[in-house]
Amino acid sequence: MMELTRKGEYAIRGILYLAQQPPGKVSLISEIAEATDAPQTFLAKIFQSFAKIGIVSSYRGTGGGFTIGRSPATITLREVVEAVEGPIIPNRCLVNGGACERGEECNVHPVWRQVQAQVVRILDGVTIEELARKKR
Amino acid sequence: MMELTRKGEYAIRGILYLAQQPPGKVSLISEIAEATDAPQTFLAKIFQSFAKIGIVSSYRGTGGGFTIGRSPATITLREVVEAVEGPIIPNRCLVNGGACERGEECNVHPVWRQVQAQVVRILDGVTIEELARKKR
DNA sequence: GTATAAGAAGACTAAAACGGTCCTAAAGGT
DNA sequence: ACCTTTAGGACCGTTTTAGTCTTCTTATAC
Repeated sequence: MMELTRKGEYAIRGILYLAQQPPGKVSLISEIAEATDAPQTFLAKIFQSFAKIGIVSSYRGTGGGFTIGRSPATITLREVVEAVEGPIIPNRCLVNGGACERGEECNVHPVWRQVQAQVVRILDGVTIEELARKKR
Repeated sequence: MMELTRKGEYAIRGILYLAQQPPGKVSLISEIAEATDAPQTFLAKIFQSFAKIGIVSSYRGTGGGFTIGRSPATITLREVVEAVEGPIIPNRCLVNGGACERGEECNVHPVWRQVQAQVVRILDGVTIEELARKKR
């Protein structure tokens, strides 16, 4: 239960690699894929999601590639994970504002809401800058 | 991300139903399935898992069925969820004691360990008795 | 302006997980 | 014996995961 998918792992490794490059350096997707040991075309999709929400910038054509889109200190782990895996929702019923038909089940809802809040809190508290810094 | 499956939902509804029955009453799986609006054969599997870890008792033959196996106050939501969904593991690498090959990734591990700890803490803190009591 | 070097976008695919069903066996009651 | 009820395993369709492949579009270099 609650497993991070491969996509999520590649996403984190990919953006950490970008965050660790010298400022201004443009990285090819092929380079990132090799460095992070991720399938290139799959990683390309992930970076498209990143580009869409602006946490990476993309440049096409010769000399193109990717750079980090914002300061790593402003990018949270939650943003990265949610960019590729969607919002953190432990129970489907939380989608429609926690309203659900079954009485018995709804007793459990506050618990899931609590779980969600805690996970979000933790992931929001970790920045890419921190993660990229610690090691090396 | 982090969604509870149908199996998990049926599991919770099913054991809550049992916990709400008068002491000593034996419930048929068909009865529980109807009451909780779950597919009977599927719910039967779930209750097999429950019986295996002793949170419900099963009796075969005429007059058989299921009863709660321990006092609802001693059964935690975590036990119920883990019985059918397996252990709560947000990142695969936590399986082998948190040891993993990739350096970059391992910075992230403490975060997942924290997530795991918080979720476990919350689910361990909720008993079936509490959930069964609140409503009705 | 044409070749070339990238990323963007969507169709497609294999394998696994989810969400069950079905059938046979085993155990207990009458 | 026969019926009732759970136990266990085989099976099966659908969805999600984890990718690949092909075709654009954009940008640079010559």
